Amino acid sequence: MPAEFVQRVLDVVDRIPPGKVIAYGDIAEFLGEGGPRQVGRVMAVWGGGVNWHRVVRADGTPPLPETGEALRLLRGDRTPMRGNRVDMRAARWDGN
DNA sequence: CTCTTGACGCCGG
DNA sequence: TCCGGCGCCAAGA
Repeated sequence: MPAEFVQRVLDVVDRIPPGKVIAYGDIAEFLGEGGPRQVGRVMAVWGGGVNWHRVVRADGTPPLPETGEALRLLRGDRTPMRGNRVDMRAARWDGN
């Protein structure tokens, strides 16, 4: 896992504004390299220091859905939700 | 080298 | 909506 790729992923996550989210695959597309699973791996291993709860699945399901921790943090951000999933149409961050 | 495992994603049924 | 199936690809065993 190139440390450089890890940095680029974490940089993007750092820029996600409160109330917005981005999907794993979107990050890969935005960077123009890697794929959703690689981004997922980065978050799993090195995501501890950033706003990991703002990185969700393409269908709006938050990470570690079992714990409910992400749900709590997302609500704190006033992220548009549809039940326990993020309303992607309203909350998807384009990168700017 | 092969096989299994995921903080994934898309397409039917 | 909820599943199952399949593609994907880096790590670890």
